[in-house]
Order: sequence, then C-alpha cells, then structure tokens
Amino acid sequence: MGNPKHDGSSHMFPCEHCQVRGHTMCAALHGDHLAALEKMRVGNRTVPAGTDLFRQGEINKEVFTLLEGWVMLYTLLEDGRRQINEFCLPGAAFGFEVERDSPAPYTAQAVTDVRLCVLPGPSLVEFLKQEPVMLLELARTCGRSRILDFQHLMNLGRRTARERVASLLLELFVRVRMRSPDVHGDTINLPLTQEHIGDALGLTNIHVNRVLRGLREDEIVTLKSHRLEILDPDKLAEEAGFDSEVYVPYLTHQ
Amino acid sequence: MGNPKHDGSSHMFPCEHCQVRGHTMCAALHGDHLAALEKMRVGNRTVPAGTDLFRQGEINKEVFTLLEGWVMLYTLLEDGRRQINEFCLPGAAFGFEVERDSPAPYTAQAVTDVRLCVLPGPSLVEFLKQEPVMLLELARTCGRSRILDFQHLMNLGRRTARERVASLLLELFVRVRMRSPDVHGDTINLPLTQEHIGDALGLTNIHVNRVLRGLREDEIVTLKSHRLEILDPDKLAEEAGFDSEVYVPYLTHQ
DNA sequence: CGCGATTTTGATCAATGTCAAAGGTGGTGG
DNA sequence: CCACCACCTTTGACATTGATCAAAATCGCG
Repeated sequence: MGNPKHDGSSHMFPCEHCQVRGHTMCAALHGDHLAALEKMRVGNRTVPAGTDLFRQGEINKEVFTLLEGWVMLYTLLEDGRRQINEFCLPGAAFGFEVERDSPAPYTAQAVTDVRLCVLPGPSLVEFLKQEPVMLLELARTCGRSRILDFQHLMNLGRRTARERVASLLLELFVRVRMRSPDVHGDTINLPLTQEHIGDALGLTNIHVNRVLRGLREDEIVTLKSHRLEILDPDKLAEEAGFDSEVYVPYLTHQ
Repeated sequence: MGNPKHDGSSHMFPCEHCQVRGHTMCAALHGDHLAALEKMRVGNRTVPAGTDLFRQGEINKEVFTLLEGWVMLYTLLEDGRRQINEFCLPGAAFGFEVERDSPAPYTAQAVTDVRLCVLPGPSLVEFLKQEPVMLLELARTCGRSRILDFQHLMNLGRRTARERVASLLLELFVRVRMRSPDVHGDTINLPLTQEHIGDALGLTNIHVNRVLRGLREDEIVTLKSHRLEILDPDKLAEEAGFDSEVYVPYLTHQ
C-alpha cells in the first residue's frame, strides 16, 4: 500500500480526452464551460488497492470521479461489523458533502488500484449553481443510485442467500458490460473477495462460498480467481428475481 | 378507501402559507420565483389511507410533496414479498422520474390519510433548470436520503432483529420530533402496524412482536395502539447502535 | 354486537452463522 | 527460482436466529 501519486499539472489530462466523461455529469459541459471545470480540478490521483479515499467520521471536502478501477463505500459498526453500501465503477462520482461540515457517514476505499479525478467540493458546488444542466444530471444520478439502493434493500431484507448472490453477480455483470459496449462474451473481471460479497449482502464469507458452490454445481455461474463467468444467463436472472425491464435502465450511468 | 379529493383552485393554498415549505426544496424560493412555482402546481390532494399514489411498473409523471400524514415507498417481488424502502413524513418529496419514461421501480402508498401538494414532473424539471438553488437543494436532499438508505442497509445486512427494531423506532422518533421542534415529551404517534415494521426491517410481523415484547419487558420502549413511548432513550440508542453524532444531521430535512 | 384486521403466544423447523481446520494462491524476498 | 507467508477459499460439525405454522386473544370500527 504505497502513497498516492499525485499529478500536479492537471492540464496534462484534458477533460476533452477523459475516457469516462460520457458517463458522468461532466457530459453536460462543452467549450468554455468544460474549460472552467478543468481549471478547478485538483488533478488526477492514482492510489493502490486498499487505500482509503476518506473515512467514516472524518470531514471530507473532495469530490472524486472514478476513472479506472473499483472503489467501495462502506459503513462500520463499533464492533467491526461492516456493510458495503455500494461498489463504484469507472464513471461513478462520490464524496459530495451533502450536509455542510458534517463527518462522512461512510468510508470510501479502493478495492483495486485506482485512478481518480479530484475536484474541490466547495468550488464544485459554486460551479454547479452556474451550470444547472450539470447539476440536474447530478441530481438524476443520485436518484438512480437510490433506485439501486432500493434494489439492495430488497436483497438484504427479503431475498434468500442464493437470490442475493445471484442478484449481485448479475447486477455487477450488467454494470461492467454497460461501461464497455463494444466488449462481449460471458466473462468479466470481478476484483472482489468472497468477504466483499458477503459484506455487501449481509452474509458471512463462508456462506457465500457455499452458495457459490451451489451455483457452480447447477451450472449457472462460476467465480474463480477474480473471473466471473455467466454460464446460464436466463437461469441466473430467474434465481435473482431480477426484473430487467425495470432495473436495467438504472444501471447505465451511475 | 374513497376517491382522492382534488382541489382544483390551487390559489386557495398559497405556497406562502405552506406549513412544510421550510423543510422542502421550495424553501429556496421567494417572491416572483415562488409565484411561478405556484402557478405550475396541479393543486393539493387529499387521499385516504391505503391509496396508491403511483405503482411499481407504471409510468408516473407527478411529483408529490407530503403536507400531512405518512406515505411509504415499497418494492414487491413477484411472489408478494415486500420491502418497504422508506417512510415519508411531512415535507418529504417523492415521485421524480429519474429515468425519462421509465416505469416507477417502487410503489408509493398512503399509510394514513394524507394531504399532498402535486406538481407536474416535466414542468418541474424545466423550472428547476431556471432555479439552481432549488435544484441544489433537491440534489442535497437526495444525498441525505441516500445516507439514510445506507443506515437501513446496515440495519438489514448486519444488525440483529432487536437492533433493527431499536434503530428504526429511534430513527422515526427523532424524525417526527424534528418536524415539530416546539413539541416535547417521550411519546409520538406511530401509525404503523407490526407488519409495516417487519417489511421495513426484513423480519416477519411475528418476530417483530416478540422483539417489541422484549423491549417492553426491559423497559426501553412501549408501542401500544399506535403510540410509541420511549422509556429509556440512552438504552434505546445503545441497543440501536445508533451513532447520533453522525446520523442525526441527515434526519433533519428529507 | 360482530367482523376483519392486528397482536400475541406456543411449538417446531430451516436457513444461516460460528468455530475449527485444511487446502490454495499469489506475491515477495532471499 | 524457490520457499515462505499472508490472505483467501473450501469443507465439516454444530449452534442459533428468526421463519413457519397454528390458533387464541384483542382491537377498532361500523
């Protein structure tokens, strides 16, 4: 776990060339407006897996946009129980301070090595007031995330362990695939441990393991050395109780 | 369950006199700006307990602001399992269509008799583009709601039944109390059945009942005929694992 | 008073957690 | 290039929480 590498000269990464801009609220900006945002940037940052971007209970004033890699947002109880609230994929933004000067109620930690774009929160808020279209996109994105949260509440509250695992794997498969529409096939990289999966689904890593074995034996999915392969998409969707009609639209951007 | 009573003449309820405006995104508006919003209003609406405002799977184009009573947002699985995602209290807004022309992924239903302010969604979106401060407040409110969602994810994923019940009761007590700062005392109206509580917490109504008995026997809270009395606030907070420092700020508006 | 909805209690069961320990795997330094 | 180590996965035996099934008691309301 090394130190973050910081790129001071932010003009080295012009927003014009940003690989994920189309998936972010920045997509709304062009020309001078985009240039103004670019001037505001703290810069890009690269951190190794395991790094905390900010911690539960501490004040955070930076807004991050994930360029590459996976980040997770989680909450801890005092005795160490962990709930992973969200897995962030490239294009996702996080770190907005919704309540001024309040400590962050969750931790953001890099799951893999990660590359981020960093903006100063307070300046961004001022900027957004001048750019209602971008602000609207932020609000929409937040709304979409809440729909995903609802899906996860359903997972935790009312689904069996097997349904939860199926649902999460399918969700992640769809989300990863939607970011790279030109790639096809039934396999993706999934840089999570079984403990990550358990902490997102309210299960122990041990039980996740047993469920994964079941899904493998039934030839629905396999998960081996961070590769997720979907053997039977229809059966998986059925196991997950995943209503594609309703939920896929909300997985697109995020 | 009667029909909704609709008030056609929206000028009968000027926004100036709105009881909950201070708790909503409308708080940002004054003078002509507020008048413009008022002109847009469909009007106020009164519906009896049990009415669906909109249903999962159907398109909804109205944005509701709750003026009086309780509303719940829930998601159903095909076999009838229900997850209540949120209890809305006066001042809460819901019904925004975050994904254009997509079916609502959850149902909004009145828990009690309810009075609402109704705005046409598409016009509101256009209006918000002209009112960045109000739009910012909308985004902030959505962000705050997500923090609550995270709290609920922790409930469902990592807390025991007793902790969940304690946490929900404390949350609702605080939220109800914060809306009427001049009222004091250790008792509030809680118009939920034990089945509502179970469906919000991923428990059966039967188990909720047993947990409530435990909390009553330990002289922590009593819940009888829709009155919630907090006998021992400190013990309750301890049972709930509720970190007031961190979470109370996010309960204020919503 | 009577009916449907809700609460309450008891007995039993199943899903998932806990504890323990044995394999694997990948990465690092000698 | 190998050996070691930390971390992760896998499996088994057993414990526990909360679900399920059944039924009685109570409540609110017309």
